Amino acid sequence: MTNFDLRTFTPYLLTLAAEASSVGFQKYYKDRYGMLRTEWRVLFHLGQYGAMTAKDISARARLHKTKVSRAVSALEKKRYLVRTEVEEDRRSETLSLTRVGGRVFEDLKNEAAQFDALLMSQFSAAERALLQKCLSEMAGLSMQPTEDSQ
Amino acid sequence: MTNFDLRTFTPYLLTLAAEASSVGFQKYYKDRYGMLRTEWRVLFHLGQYGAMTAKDISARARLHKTKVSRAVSALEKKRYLVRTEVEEDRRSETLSLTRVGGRVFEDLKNEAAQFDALLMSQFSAAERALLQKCLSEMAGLSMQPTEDSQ
DNA sequence: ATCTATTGGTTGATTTTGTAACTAACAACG
DNA sequence: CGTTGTTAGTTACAAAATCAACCAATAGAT
Repeated sequence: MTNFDLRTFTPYLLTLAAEASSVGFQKYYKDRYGMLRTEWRVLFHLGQYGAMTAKDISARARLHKTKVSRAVSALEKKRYLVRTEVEEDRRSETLSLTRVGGRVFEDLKNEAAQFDALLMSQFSAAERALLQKCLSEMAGLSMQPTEDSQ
Repeated sequence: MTNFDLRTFTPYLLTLAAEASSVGFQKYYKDRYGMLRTEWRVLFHLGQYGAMTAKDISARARLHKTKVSRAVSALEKKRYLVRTEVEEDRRSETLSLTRVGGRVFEDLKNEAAQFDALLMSQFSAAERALLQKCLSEMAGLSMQPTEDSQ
């Protein structure tokens, strides 16, 4: 007979908030560039942190390697990124954005920034700071990224 | 040239936090009762707010009607709920939990409460309150639920 | 009434995800 | 060197989510 209210159950609330807040931005990369969520994540990681291997992306973006593999293929087909062989280890390739990919990233980045600003405008600076801190902690971003996520 | 950091992009942060926080609880209803996320949501809504139609669940739980339809079928097959005809409108049926369904709900509810307590134990009461308020607002739970969601 | 539009719900086809098995390259040990 | 164990990444197949089309009941208009 626990005192429990679904509307205060954090994982549920987080899921709803994530879904609600993602819809708007999703429209952008989907309608404008025909991208999937995983593709967007890979693109953003390459755009923000520079060229890296699929494994690196997997660890940083917390995406399973199969998701990364497929997202990379899709982005490659769209000519947003290229693969270059890694000298020391011929199993993996370094992934880097093309000029076009970079432009797409810039566009989406601007969009994201605007979108986020609007989304957070309803909250005070203190609220925003706290929100970010709590979410980062729950997302486990304060810790080392886990190897085989999601 | 926007000043933008992926790690402060709220929809992204929310998604990561939602995923990370859901994994633990998911294991519970999945391993123990072979339920899907949608089934869990439907079960919880019936358990918390009592018998209602699929349409009601769709609106309250913010699940698309096809998801609800399939979740209801699955829960019915597991004998967790039954359908009873609605007098005034023979298109829809009132859904209500069986005794077994009720027991499963109670079990999961307790688990959820414990899980949530543990999850939030890292935050102060003030933080928890603020977090809940902000998330509710972003989830749109302060507004009327939209008709055809997700 | 009858014709049309809408609504509650289900079903089927397509797309996306998840899981496991696989290939090729490397590493470590005898 | 082989032989065995890992690792990076891909691919194939099953599970699930999405989307459109569908059916039957109701509501609304004429």
